[in-house]
Amino acid sequence: MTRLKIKDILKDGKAGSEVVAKGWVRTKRGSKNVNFIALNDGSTINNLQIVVDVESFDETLLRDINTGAAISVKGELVESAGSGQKIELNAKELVLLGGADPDKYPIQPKKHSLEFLRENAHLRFRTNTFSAVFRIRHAMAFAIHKYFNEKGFNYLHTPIITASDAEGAGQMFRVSTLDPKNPPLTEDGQIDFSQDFFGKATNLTVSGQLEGELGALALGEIYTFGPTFRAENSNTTRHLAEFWMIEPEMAFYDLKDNMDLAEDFLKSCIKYALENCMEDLKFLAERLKQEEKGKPEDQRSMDLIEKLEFVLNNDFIRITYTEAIDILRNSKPFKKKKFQFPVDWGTDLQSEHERYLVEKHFKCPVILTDYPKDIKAFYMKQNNDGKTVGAMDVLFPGIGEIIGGSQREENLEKLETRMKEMDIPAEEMDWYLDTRRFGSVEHSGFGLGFERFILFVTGMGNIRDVIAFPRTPKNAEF
RNA sequence: UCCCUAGUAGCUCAGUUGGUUAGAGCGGCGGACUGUUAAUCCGUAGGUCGUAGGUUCAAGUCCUACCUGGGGAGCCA
Repeated sequence: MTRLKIKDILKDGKAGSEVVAKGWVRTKRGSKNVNFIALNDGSTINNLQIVVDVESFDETLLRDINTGAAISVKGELVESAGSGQKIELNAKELVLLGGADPDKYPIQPKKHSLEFLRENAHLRFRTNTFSAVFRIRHAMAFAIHKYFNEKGFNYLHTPIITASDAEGAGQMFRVSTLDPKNPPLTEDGQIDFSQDFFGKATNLTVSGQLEGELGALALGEIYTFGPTFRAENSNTTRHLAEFWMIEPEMAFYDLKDNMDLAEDFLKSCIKYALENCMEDLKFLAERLKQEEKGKPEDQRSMDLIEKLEFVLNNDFIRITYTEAIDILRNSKPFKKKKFQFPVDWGTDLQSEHERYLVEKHFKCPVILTDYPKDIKAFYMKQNNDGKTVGAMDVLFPGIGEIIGGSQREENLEKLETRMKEMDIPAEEMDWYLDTRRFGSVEHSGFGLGFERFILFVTGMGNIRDVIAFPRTPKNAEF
């Protein structure tokens, strides 16, 4: 008899039918005559209740079926006599597939702190919270591919090892096969990377954007979805050294088209989550509610599902950087000198300013556009005012910047001038500049931090809890 | 990297102005119980108090350094 997944048994299982279920024991409880096993196989947040008539089974077998053990159960589905579930499985055959020594198995049938589970990241998938998070993470990855596929975008695999440091997006991880103790040196004492594997210094990518632009200016619309690496010593709940990024790049799109796409894209994924992950979302929403019970009422966040629906059903506010500065300078916290950092045109907005705009002033996702050129990257489209560029950042409540994007400068001369001003070596970027030399067109793109988006959808508070094996400064376990 | 904060049983924590033998709940184990819902009830084992120094008659408690975790900031996605 083939195994059925617990998700399907709970959904379609008919009383009276015989089935085989396999999974991991969450809890076992009961009395002298009857035991109840809550069995979970990861297909759903819900457990299948296994009813075991104690007298029909070997005592030592039942003793070894404890929290964490893997078992196979053959039996008859019956309508449950208890009130917690509609259907349950009366065990006829029980097989212990893999025991779990209760003295050593760290996951107990009780609430664990996220910090403890992070140290046991290899086993935390077996908890309700993390199985829900990772099912949702999967669903969002799928929704992203589905969205772009339906829009006619091509999934482009940009390189993970790269020789360009062009974007200056951050510190890079070096990729080298040279002997770290005794590297070959050039005449002036520098490390001689011409003898390295690739014949030059190489790093892990910080962004696939520049390569993405090459694809877009031939295929029309492309997107990347892959790992990205930043060697910054960032220790926050929103940063990882290794994270996943989605970077669409579109020919013939101006900044407005770019914003329209970003908003529609985010909403489409959120809609997919609401339509396909409701049980997991409900569990996480309830968890969040319990978590926040201790907090004063005004500090509690909106119910997770209400929050997702709110974002889905409301237009994002779109304002320019200059307008945002005006709003901030007229705000209460500014006038009462509550902001820690100054608000002056030309400086980048600080977290406190972004939070004020999103969480206090508009209470809604905000797209900020047209930033001063000096605080943005060289490739952004230069506006006619000579001061700003066609950048756009999407700010989400609780997360901050979730998307950063721009229209790209398509004019070769303007781009070269800007690169000179910003000391970017044009000779190493010749391949990139070719897009502007041959058939250059207006085009745009953006980058979405996948884990930051998953933070938002799951309501989790720490980015280390939405990626399976987080890489952060001083931590590369597992 | 900076600021704040924490590290005591497998987990979550309490441990007063430094003072005798370091406690609880949960989990584990043993037992009881005719259907439980993270069951309940009774019993039981389990701890060089993050590490290294220092102050003191006396340190889980005070001081210093380091390590690790958490929160915030910067950098950004």
